Amino acid sequence: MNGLTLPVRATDDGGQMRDPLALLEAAGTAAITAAFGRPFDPVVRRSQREQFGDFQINGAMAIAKEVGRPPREVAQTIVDHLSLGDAVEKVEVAGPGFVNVTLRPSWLGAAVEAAASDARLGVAVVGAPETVVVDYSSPNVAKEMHVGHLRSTVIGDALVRVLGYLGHQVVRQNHLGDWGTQFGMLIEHLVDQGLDGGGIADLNALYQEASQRFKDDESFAERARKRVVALQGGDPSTLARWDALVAESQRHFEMGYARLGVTLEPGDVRGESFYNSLLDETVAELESLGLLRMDEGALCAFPPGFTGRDGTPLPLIVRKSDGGYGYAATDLAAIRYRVRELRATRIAYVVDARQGHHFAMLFAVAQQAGWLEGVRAEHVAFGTILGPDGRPFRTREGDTVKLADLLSEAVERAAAVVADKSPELSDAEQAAVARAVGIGGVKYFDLFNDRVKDYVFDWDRMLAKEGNTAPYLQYAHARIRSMLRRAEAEGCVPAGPVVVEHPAERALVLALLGFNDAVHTTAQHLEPHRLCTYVFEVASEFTAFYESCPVLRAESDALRSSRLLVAALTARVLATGLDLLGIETPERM
RNA sequence: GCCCCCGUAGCUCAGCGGACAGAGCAGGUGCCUUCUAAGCACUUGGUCGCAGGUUCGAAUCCUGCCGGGGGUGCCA
Repeated sequence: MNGLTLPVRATDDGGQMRDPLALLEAAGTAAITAAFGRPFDPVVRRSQREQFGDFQINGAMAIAKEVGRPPREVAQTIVDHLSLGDAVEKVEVAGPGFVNVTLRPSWLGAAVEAAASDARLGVAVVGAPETVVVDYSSPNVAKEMHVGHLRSTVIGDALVRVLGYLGHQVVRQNHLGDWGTQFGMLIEHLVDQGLDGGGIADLNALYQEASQRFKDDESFAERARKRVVALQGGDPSTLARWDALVAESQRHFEMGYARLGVTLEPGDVRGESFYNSLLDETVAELESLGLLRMDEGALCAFPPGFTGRDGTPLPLIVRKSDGGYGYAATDLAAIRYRVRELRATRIAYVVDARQGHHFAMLFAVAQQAGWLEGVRAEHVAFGTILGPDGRPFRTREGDTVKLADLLSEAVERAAAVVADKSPELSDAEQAAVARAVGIGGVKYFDLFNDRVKDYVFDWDRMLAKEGNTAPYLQYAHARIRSMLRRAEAEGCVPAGPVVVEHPAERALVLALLGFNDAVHTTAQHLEPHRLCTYVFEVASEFTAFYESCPVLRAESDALRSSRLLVAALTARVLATGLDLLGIETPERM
């Protein structure tokens, strides 16, 4: 165990720490440093069993080995040096050298009050904000968005929200596929049809027709190739159609983003074409660094450690043998631009896991070029959405599923549930709830598992009222809101001091105080499922609390005020947590 | 061939160096004159793919194997 690598957990500087984990880590580290003259990771964890208290400090066993003393003695030494004031009720050494910590109810209550009076709900802003470029969504021009774009868009947007909430400067980058040889056939086809590229109802049809003709009609294919040259050469009428095509596609994307509730805006678009003017200088720089050489007619980089089928070095092809630049050149120009112009200190590529190899090579070359000094470039990989047959998700006819159709079906299915469960709501409100539940269901289902894994698309599960789903979470939130409205009508006001007595009350409070940690670890790992797990825990603990702890009918006014405050904080944590995931929380449902 | 990812309860998955492995779904048993039952409580269910190794301690780290998926020079 390396004692020098300490967990970096941001804490607010607003006085008393409200996150028990952060508090214990700070106190644990201080105690260890004081006792042993150097810091070790105190290894603070939530206790899995009630008998072991609320938290445990597990570092003693590892430290014992380092300092050559018995583990229980080390544990006791840590306990002796712990300075936690009135935060703890009981600290004891147990087993081979565990330190079990039970927090004092009064401290927990005060911490909840502090979180409730904080606009950030106890979530600290990072001490050292980074400039984080997040590359996500990135659909292709002249194609409608389909399921293949769902994951990047949804995961990327959740990450962007989380990072922004923590005070990082986030730069969204929608790396549109707006350039490449396919535009030759598309534009040539437009010309043949007498179209200028605007107002196209069915982009997919356009693409399919063009692509069909390209395959079947050699003279068309020849003209398409010439059209590519014209486009690259900046021919005005060709460029005008290309522009129109891009603008038309963007209109479609904007509609999709609006329906999905995604924060991407037109200004975030920096498509492949944006880098055209930077390709020459990017490649020239790599050449001057001696990183490129000709191989089989192509200009390549050979980052160390990558070998192909036959064991020979594997190239990253920067310039193709036909003289044109490939996607690697664009990606290299983009990484350079993001570091130099956007001043990124962290770059996250929310892209399909299947491109892992490409990104590994890309980062390796960028590293060799010296572009990643002090910059973390990460491939935020995600798995494939599968159909019931275990193959990539498609329609019964074998076509890709259009995102617009998928979202429509989600809302329709949700609407049926709403009509069944909440007939008392107005039509307009039912429709709004159906949208929130349907879209939220799709998004949450995409977020709640470890992103690198594939998952099987399943309508029934993502819209299920029970279990770890968006509807369950939204419902939990809505019932709290309902209760709070009633409290207000009855003139009851949430107020401290917060009583932490009942086991369910205590469990809920501990969950609420974990918000800071949940958001920070999500940002560190760029894994939204961690936040999902957290939000579900809060909702579960709340419903348990709700069953066993009367709020409005609490046995005393003081208890009622206290529980109202806990409930109000719960609603805000749920709403904020879900909002960070990009999911709406209706007031009633 | 080589590289990457995955293999945990019937199903879908958390956990990824710490005390007897957790949750949801499905199954079983209860709970609506009481704050929204789109809910809750209790319960059945596991050689953590297999075999070695490191460690006081391994589902978690290392090695090898088995099974599944993906990638592997001019598409992105």
